[in-house]
Amino acid sequence: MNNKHNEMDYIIQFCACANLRKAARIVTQAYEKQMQPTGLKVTQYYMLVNIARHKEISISKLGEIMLLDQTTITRNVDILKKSGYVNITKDKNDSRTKSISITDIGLVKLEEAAPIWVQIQEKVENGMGKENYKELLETLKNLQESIELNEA
Amino acid sequence: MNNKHNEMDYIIQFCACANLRKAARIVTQAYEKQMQPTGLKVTQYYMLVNIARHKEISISKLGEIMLLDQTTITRNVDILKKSGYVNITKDKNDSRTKSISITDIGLVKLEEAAPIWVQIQEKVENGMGKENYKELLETLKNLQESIELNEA
DNA sequence: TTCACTTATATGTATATGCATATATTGAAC
DNA sequence: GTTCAATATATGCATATACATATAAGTGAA
Repeated sequence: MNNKHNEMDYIIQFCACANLRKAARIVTQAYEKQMQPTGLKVTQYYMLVNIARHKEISISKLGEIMLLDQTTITRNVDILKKSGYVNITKDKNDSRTKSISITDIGLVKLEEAAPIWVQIQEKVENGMGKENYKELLETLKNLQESIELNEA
Repeated sequence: MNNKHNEMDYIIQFCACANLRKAARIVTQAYEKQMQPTGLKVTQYYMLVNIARHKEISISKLGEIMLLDQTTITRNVDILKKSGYVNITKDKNDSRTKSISITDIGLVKLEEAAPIWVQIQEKVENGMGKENYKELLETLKNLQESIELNEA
């Protein structure tokens, strides 16, 4: 009986998936709290930055660089469009393709949100130590690569 | 102009929230793929383990230990109930409280899923190195604590 | 005992996310 | 040029998640 408990405790404590998801939840909520005055969710902010970075980008390209499913991009971009932060137009050469670009309103929003992002990012990095944070990013990258390798 | 690009590249590369969410997505998909034959999502499996570990537990307690909102627990437990993996009964002493417990079917499912969880967990740990994995868990815990501290 | 306060759960609403699949369009082979 | 495979996007469906709020039930003070 106690054996079962030990097994379960082990899973509860060590599950890589659960631990990462939990960390993501907690950090997301911290960002969300700060970003709230802007009306942007942190995921939306991040997607908007990615869009702005590319001036014009298609749904599928955006999915590739953000590592998100195309259908997720389609829907999340729609939300940004509803708020007026992005334009969606048909590509001139290929009418299947949508061209996503940031609007002026979107740019203003980005400017508004940037210092807030810096604030919370600083808090997180300082909270755990900048050196540790660098290592964390490195570790996450390795993790990702090792999984991709495994899938291939 | 290039300045803007640098700013954006910095955010894209270093955002703690985005990086953690991305890692969580990738790892989740790796687990999901393996767990698929069981019909359990990894989140459901993890919640089921938590329920099994406690024999009888309320919605809110489960939320506390899993660091999930009570409303999320309510809904996710409902899904487990639909599959017949858990019982939901009224507490005898306090009729507000629900008592969640695992069913026999749920236990069988757990047994079925456990070795698969071990497999994928091993793959992930070995992929990045067991030592690195321990450090990652430690880091995530520190991150969580530093955020909680900050909120308080 | 009753009323106010607290606690436990549920519901409405919204976003994030992915898989399976449908639809539209392009491009290449014939 | 017509047909077929590949590509780009959208939609249906399901889960995960949280916040605001509603509802129900216990609890303590007046």
